[in-house]
Amino acid sequence: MAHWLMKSEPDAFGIDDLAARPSQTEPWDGVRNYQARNMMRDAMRVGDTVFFYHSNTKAPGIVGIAEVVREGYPDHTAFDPDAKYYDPKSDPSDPRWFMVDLKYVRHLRRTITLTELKALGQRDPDGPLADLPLVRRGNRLSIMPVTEAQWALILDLE
DNA sequence: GCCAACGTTGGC
DNA sequence: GCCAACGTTGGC
Repeated sequence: MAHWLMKSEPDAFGIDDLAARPSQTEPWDGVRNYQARNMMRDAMRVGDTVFFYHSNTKAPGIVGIAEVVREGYPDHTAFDPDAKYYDPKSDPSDPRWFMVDLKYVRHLRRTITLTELKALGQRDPDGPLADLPLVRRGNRLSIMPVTEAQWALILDLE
């Protein structure tokens, strides 16, 4: 079972929104980045666990845990001219964009902030967190793999 | 709201 | 195929 970290802006869709959904499940649509697309299309498996990260907010950080309940399938919002992330170059017979379904698992007892993760990564340059793309300068990936060691270390911070 | 970093687009 | 221009992300 693999682990991931997925970013979302809480103003648009936060962990509380996921928890409030019917079946506490939501398709992760709107991703229009090839690296992130590839991970959803090719690598994420049912049962994988996900750190839910809040970006573009006062104290960005990991706020909860979700799990993959449906593996990569075409993101149909790309076909809809009225949708926010419509992409005319995505052909329904050869879809360009994919998504997975995520199900809410739980909130963390506290937010593990980006500041904290960065500080730990710097304090221990040989430790697991130093390699987490999230704490690297200029990182813009909205979906990234999390190693077993990173997952365990971060959960221990809770 | 600013702006650094980085991905994408399109002219050539 | 190069690379300048442009758009987006996301921390601060």
